[in-house]
Amino acid sequence: MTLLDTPRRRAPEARPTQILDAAFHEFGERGLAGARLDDIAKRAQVAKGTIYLYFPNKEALFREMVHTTMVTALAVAEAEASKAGFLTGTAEAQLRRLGEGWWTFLRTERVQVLQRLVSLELGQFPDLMQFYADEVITRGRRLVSGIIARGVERGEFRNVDPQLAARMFSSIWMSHSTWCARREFFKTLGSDEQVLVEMLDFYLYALRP
Amino acid sequence: MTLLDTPRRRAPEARPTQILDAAFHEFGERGLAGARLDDIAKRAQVAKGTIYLYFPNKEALFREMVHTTMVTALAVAEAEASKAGFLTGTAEAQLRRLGEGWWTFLRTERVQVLQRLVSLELGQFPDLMQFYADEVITRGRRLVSGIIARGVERGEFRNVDPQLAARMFSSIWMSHSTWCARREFFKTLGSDEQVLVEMLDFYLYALRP
Amino acid sequence: MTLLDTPRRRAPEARPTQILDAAFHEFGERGLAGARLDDIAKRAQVAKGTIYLYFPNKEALFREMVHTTMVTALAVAEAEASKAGFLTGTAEAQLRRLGEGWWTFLRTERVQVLQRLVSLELGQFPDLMQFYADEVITRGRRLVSGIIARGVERGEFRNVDPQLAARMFSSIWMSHSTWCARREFFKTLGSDEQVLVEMLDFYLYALRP
Amino acid sequence: MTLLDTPRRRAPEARPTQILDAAFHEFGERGLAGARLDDIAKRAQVAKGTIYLYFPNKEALFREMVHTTMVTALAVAEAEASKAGFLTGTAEAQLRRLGEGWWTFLRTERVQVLQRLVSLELGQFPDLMQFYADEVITRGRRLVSGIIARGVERGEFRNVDPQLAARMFSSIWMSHSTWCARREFFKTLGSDEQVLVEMLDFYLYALRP
DNA sequence: CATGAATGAGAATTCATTCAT
DNA sequence: AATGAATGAATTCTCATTCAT
Repeated sequence: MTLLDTPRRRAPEARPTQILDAAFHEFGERGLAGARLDDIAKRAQVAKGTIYLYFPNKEALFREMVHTTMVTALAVAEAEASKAGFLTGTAEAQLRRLGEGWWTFLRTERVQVLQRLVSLELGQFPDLMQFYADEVITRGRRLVSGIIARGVERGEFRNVDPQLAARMFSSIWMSHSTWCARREFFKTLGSDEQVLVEMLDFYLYALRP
Repeated sequence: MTLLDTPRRRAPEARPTQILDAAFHEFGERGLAGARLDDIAKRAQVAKGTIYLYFPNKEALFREMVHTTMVTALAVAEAEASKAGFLTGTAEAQLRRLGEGWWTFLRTERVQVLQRLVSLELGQFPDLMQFYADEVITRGRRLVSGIIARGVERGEFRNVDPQLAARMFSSIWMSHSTWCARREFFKTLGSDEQVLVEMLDFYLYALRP
Repeated sequence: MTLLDTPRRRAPEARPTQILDAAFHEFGERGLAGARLDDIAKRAQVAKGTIYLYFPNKEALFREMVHTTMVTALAVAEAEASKAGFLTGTAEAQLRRLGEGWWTFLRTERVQVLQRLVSLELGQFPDLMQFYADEVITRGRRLVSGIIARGVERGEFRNVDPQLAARMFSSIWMSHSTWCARREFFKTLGSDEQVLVEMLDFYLYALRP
Repeated sequence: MTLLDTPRRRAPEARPTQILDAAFHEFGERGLAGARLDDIAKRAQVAKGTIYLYFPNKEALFREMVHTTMVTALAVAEAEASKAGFLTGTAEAQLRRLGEGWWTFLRTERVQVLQRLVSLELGQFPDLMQFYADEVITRGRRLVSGIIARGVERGEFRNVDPQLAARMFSSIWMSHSTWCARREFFKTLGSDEQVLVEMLDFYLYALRP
């Protein structure tokens, strides 16, 4: 019904959304096995049995939650990207704007949790993993590589493989976002804004002709 | 039959290691909550009760396993680093050698598993998280920043903050190692060797004066 | 089939009582460590897990059971005492009536079991022990000492310390009740009624002026 | 080999005695099911396996321990009784001496523990229970009833059934001994010596012609 | 004889799932 | 549709007993 409906999901009325939201938090905190339906129900302000009205079992709820989260994240990313209006100005300016957008996006709780779940739990769900790899990671990189290709064409950047450069870009951004999310353990990091500037400067230097 | 490997008393002092090893695999695969003591026992070729002779409970076993794994990884890393003999040759040569060492190290199962556990499970164990941040991540970076500082001094590299550059280095290496470990989902990646070369070239370019 | 006694939801508020009742029997028979939750559940006609809906663990169930049993016993004792209408007639008549009431009360399964549990298991639960000492033993004696004080005042009894006499009273009654409960081992005992008469006669003789 | 050997027991060399001693404490504290062989071994300063060299299993150890304790208690009681030289002096004097002896005896840890075990655990061991009833309780009473019979004959005491009077005697002494052993819960009790005097006076008054 | 590490059956506890209301 | 008490299979944990040394 809504924009984001994919065949595998029911129409997200209020109740399911509430539950998926709670599931997102609990699974994000403790993983698939560690989260308790009881806690999810409590957080969703719903009786335990109600969950089973919408999802056949815990695993399905987990899958659905991950999928929904990915889809939502994707929509946000696309919005962010187009909002960046990346077809105007120099490639460098575009890249700076996109880097900023990514930075906001990656530090989002949604993405952070996704990151964690992907790393440990998604081994058991290859289809979700593939979806993540294709739709989130790879697609995300396309935006970057597009800009870089244009920069290379225009002679703004040195002659790098745009795919490769985009991969380098995302490696730097992703790692830093997780570190910043756990800032309490990495005391040497500057503020999120400083980190962004550092990444941009370092990265753009590597693209200079 | 002879004197080895009778059901009881196989190698008395090896027991904890045996168990920790099995724990590493099971926890690494399914996380703290998802792993079953039963499976750990089976893998360690030990009775369920035996585990409790050495660890008071599941959580303690998990903690100990993570800690031990980190310590071992650390030792390996240090050995690798010194083996690289990084005080000879140009800074670039040293960095290349170290980058190669890191690459081997990071693609190790031990480190990959650690990575996953850190990301999802270590939220509940801040002390382990801190230990990881300090001893593994931060300490590892010191090796890199040392070389870079020397390169900067010698005029081989541009005038970057070595700390910062080391952070960039590890962000690239770490992300790529996880992607390569899940190569089946990232079809566009070249071989591990190619990826290493790509990273080295890209990174060194960003340091050229 | 009709509206009663379907497997689930039998009498929602009765559950704790049902369980405590079963616990009383099992713990009373085999003690805290010896009783099995499984058997308690079976006797309560409840699934094992149901117990944990009402009590956090075995020990808590035990404590609660002991406490409840004591409180119930107390209520019964008070009722018995007031029913004896001990403010009418001679002190001797009152004492005879009360002695009879106590005799009935003490030979009750509830009290017998309590006795046993107190003696062996309550060393580990000083608060319950104290409760028993204060509320059951000491309070019980007050009833007796009141009557005796009145008997002394009226010159019916010799000049004894009522507290002390009440203590003697309860020592005789309590011991005999346990012996009668194990009559098979004490073949020389007469019937419960004879024993009562013997106690009353002996005791009252000791109070004659 | 020793005096107390009954057919069912092995000769008590040092080791078994050590173990029985430890068993006495642990079983006395936590009962048959609650005590752990591990703790018994530790207390006996013996390896866990060693226990099985002398006793086929936990239950047998328990039985043996109870039996031994009873036999020992009995021997002590007899000694105490004959030491009281109860065939000289008035019956009252003898009774006072015996009452004193019993008082000492009953407040012994050995007897206190026995008391507790009898009440809860000995339901499962009818033979031990019978042994206790016959040899400890009933036999003990014989000493008292003998003196009373003599007192009655001599006109010192009123014409009571000596058996019955002995039963009253033991009921008073036994109850008070357990209360005094848990003195912390019965704050109104005087010192052990006072309690003894109170019991003697009360009891002898009941025997006055 | 003595040891104590190892065992595994058995008991306590948890929690996903069901179902009467 | 929604509830949440009840279930029982699955899991953790305990401890009497064994046995290689």
